[in-house]
Amino acid sequence: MVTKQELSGLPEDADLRRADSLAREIFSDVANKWALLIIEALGERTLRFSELRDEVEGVSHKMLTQNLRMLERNGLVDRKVHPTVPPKVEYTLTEPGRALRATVDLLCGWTQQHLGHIEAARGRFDA
Amino acid sequence: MVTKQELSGLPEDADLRRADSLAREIFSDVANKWALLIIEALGERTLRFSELRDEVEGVSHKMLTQNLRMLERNGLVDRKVHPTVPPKVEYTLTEPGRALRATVDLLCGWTQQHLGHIEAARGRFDA
DNA sequence: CTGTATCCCATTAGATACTG
DNA sequence: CAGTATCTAATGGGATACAG
Repeated sequence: MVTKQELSGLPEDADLRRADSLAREIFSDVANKWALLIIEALGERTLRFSELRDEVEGVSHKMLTQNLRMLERNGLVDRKVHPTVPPKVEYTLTEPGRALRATVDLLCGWTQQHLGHIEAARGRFDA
Repeated sequence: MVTKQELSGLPEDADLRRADSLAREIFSDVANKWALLIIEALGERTLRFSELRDEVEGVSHKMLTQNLRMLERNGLVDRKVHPTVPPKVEYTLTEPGRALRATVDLLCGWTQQHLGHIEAARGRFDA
């Protein structure tokens, strides 16, 4: 088999680095509080903008739109605009979004499971 | 069975809310780029401060100490100081830390798996 | 209702310097 | 080597106002 490397005469490192920096970018996008809470709130449901705002406690109008745009851009949520008046916009997790949600669920589970341990550790540390 | 609620005459909601806000706090601590990258870098190994700084690409001295303190406070990493000169400090994941790492691994796996899909989605969105 | 833009304050994070 | 402190630039994020 003829590899890309043999054809180009250059090492494949450039590709690997590109993939790496992309992965880093995605990781930064996704590993943030609001993004994860939004994904968790969506779950299997379809929610409107205002419903999401109510559902994700403490999120501001601005952070919600900002993160929704980011999630949409990365293809993790689907944004469906109903051309009515007043407007109605619905958000749903895409397949990759749902896959991500599965891991977020685990993170939430982990948090619940270790609440006690962590609270105790904090008490010790703060002393 | 006699519940806490019957004894106190107050609803248990207060307890639930406390646990909830604690969970939120932990979630915010943990759902951040550097914390997750540090946990991932540690893995099963024990690393020194300087080794971690090399391992976690792009992390600054300051962010590393800050996040390590936070992780230590939450009982997710163990900090072992060797009273030598020059000093030598080693960091290791605790049991809860390793459990968390398992979920971080999944997140990393998810990222790798969906790199292509996400890159494509971005291309479409940016157009 | 949803979304964009602006103003503005709070927080974050890098760089640098200094200590044990 | 590891850690703290300080200064500063950049970013984050809330409040508000306005448009479609």
